[in-house]
Amino acid sequence: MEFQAIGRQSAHEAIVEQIERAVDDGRLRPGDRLPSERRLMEQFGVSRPTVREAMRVLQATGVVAAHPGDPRGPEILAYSPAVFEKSLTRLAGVDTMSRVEILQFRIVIEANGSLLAAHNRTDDDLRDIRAAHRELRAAADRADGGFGAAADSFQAAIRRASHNQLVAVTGGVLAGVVRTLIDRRLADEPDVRRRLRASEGYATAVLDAIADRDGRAAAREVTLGIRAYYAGHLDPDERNQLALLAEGT
Amino acid sequence: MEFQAIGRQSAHEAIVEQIERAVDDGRLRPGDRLPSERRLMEQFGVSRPTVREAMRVLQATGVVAAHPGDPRGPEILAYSPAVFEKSLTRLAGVDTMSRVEILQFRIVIEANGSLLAAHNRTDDDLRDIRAAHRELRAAADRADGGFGAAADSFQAAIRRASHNQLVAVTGGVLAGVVRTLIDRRLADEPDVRRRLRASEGYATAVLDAIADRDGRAAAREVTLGIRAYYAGHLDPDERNQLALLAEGT
DNA sequence: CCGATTTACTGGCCTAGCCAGTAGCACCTG
DNA sequence: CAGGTGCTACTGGCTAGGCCAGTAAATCGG
Repeated sequence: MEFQAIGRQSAHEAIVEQIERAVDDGRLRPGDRLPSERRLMEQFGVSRPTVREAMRVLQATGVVAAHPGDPRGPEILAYSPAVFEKSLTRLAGVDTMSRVEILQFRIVIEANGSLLAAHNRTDDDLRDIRAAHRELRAAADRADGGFGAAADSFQAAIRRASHNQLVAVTGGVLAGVVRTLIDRRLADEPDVRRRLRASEGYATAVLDAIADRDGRAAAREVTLGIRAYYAGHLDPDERNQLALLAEGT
Repeated sequence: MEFQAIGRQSAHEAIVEQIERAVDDGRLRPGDRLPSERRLMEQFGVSRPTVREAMRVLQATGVVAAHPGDPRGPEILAYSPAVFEKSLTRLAGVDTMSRVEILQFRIVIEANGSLLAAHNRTDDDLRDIRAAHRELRAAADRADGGFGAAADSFQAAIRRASHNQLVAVTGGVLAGVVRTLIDRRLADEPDVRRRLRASEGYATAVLDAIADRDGRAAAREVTLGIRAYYAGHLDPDERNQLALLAEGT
């Protein structure tokens, strides 16, 4: 005979669960408004601090937003990757997590995103990618601080063109993670200029591959580009770990 | 002249931020205890409901746990993927998200996880994978409901062997997402038995590839296995989208 | 020395309020 | 009649003070 632990549930958790369930079921849709706190306390039969605690966790998880003063009450939010981003950032920041693991993951996502983009891109997508690429070249010529931002929006345009939202969002979040957890800690190198030029070269190759709908080439160039970018900061073992992923391309 | 919106911060948010920062900086480590609510309200100069609201969001984000009655106070938690899991599940549940996008993402993660596993596995890892594979075969022979669970732990063993925590955790979460968002909605087919046998075949091929340290083959068999498993439920366009990822393997 | 009892404290919850701020209405004015 | 303006009734944010069931650890009795 097996018993299972009963999940004692506090009052605010019960409220959170009911509202989350209503959102998941579609009974509450983005833009809809919840009753005010005072009305909710009547409906749930609890005190105001308790419904406020429930609202706090719903706010923290990005489900609702409070609008002080607005008689229409709290708003049901559309999905936003903010919470996903934060939790992935936290996961990547676990102290047993190595740089290589993060970079490997990034390569996997971006390479396959580019592969999909090469096949799924529309002409509009290609136009956007081209525009971002022009920006990138201009930034590389100026050699000011704008290159990072230009590279970001170039990569973002490609991710969008993959027409896979999971890949696109995860890639975007990862770009942010890499920026805060890795790039920021890299010592500035003297030959920034050369690295910029190299990055621009890979970007151009990726663009061409996507234009030609050559997924394999796109994935390869992305992989090589990322590896080259960080190669100077990695020891041989780490470089080798990144090289593994190139297998079969 | 440009002004930017000031980020008004409520009292409880300020508390959350201070504690989160302390955790991120390592000044607060897992297992450490926070002062009790009453003491915190003195330290922060706010009322108890306010510190309680802060605790609620820290609990919701998996940073701390409350221990009613314990004089040592709330506990700082070690990282757990629970929040990540929930947010990824929510992302995958967005109503513009198609089955194909989820399956594509899953293939990307699992295939590359297997590729890494083929190279990074230790002998212990291989032993674990072999044990899980034996379970899988036994379950396939019995043809009872246990096959799904056995397949899960086989895949989990492989993910662990990748020695990439990001890949392992994300893959695990995705397996759960696929289970709840896709598998559950598939009509039970009459030829379950045949599908089981086919899955077992791919699993065996993956195992052999990992044993041989043949990353490319491991990735290929995983990809084929997942595609075969869902092929019967997909239309040609969808099948084609999954086939894209096989390019270059 | 060990087990039972006490004690001091924990977090969970409640009632009863004050406050700054907003949305939308009724109201004026041009 | 159109458009700006002030008012009002509400919103959420926060405070104060208190009760309760429960727990960890110290204290006490054997």
